Amino acid sequence: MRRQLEPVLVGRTLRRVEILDGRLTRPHDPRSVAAELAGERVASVERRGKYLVLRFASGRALLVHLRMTGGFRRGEASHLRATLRLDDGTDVRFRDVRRFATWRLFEPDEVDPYLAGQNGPEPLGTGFTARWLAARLAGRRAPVKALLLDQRVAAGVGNIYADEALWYAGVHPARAAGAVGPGELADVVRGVRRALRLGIERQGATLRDYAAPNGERGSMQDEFRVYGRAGEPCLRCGVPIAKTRVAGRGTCYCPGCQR
DNA sequence: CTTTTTCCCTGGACGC
DNA sequence: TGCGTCCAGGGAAAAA
Repeated sequence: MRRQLEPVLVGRTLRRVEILDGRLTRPHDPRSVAAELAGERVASVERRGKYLVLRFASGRALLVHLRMTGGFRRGEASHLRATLRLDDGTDVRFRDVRRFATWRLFEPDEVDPYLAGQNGPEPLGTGFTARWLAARLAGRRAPVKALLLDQRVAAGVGNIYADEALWYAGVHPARAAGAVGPGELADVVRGVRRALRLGIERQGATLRDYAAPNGERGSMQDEFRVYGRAGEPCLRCGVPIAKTRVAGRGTCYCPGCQR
């Protein structure tokens, strides 16, 4: 989404911002956020963990969190929650079926400290290593999957990618985090990277109606090894994929080859 | 302190 | 067909 938004938004000035869903800017007043955004010129479109970061020439930044069903679209959209009207006449629409998404406007000196506090290392960057995981997981009795879902441990990893990553690594999602050995942690690092790289390559998974800003659907769902495959044979060992609940989330894994 | 549970929200799937 | 219930999941908040 960031990659498609970048050429559309960078260099453009927000002429008018319309926020239709008052929950979007919680806890702030949607009218004042819309008024503050109008006139801002987009300097860059970045991503940090699960946050989309629209940085403005003023130094301010809008942090957009899509949660489950949020997304930008060019062209018409159902479940419309906000519209950005640009100085070149185009409209960029924001839709969100379940209304979990958030928009929050930050002052110049506040945005980076906030992002740093919310997010650990980027899994596709250099800071996400077996050594880092070992430090963060040491002594923890919570399931390893729960730690992978902690954004301060691995920025951007969500439920589906955690399951996929642990399948690649051959590690059982309910294992006590502190009991996962150093060799396995290296496998987990590789698994997380592999799952996320594949997801980006395939432009995400379209489970219901997710689409990129240009309307194209993702194809990551065709690459799932465990997610949504409960009862089907494991692609590595043939044992039926199991589904359970770990860290409060639906969790798919292979009882045969994830230990 | 760590870990687990609840809640927010909508709509699709499913049972009766 | 219509209604009730469950499930999906990110993360804040509350509970344990």
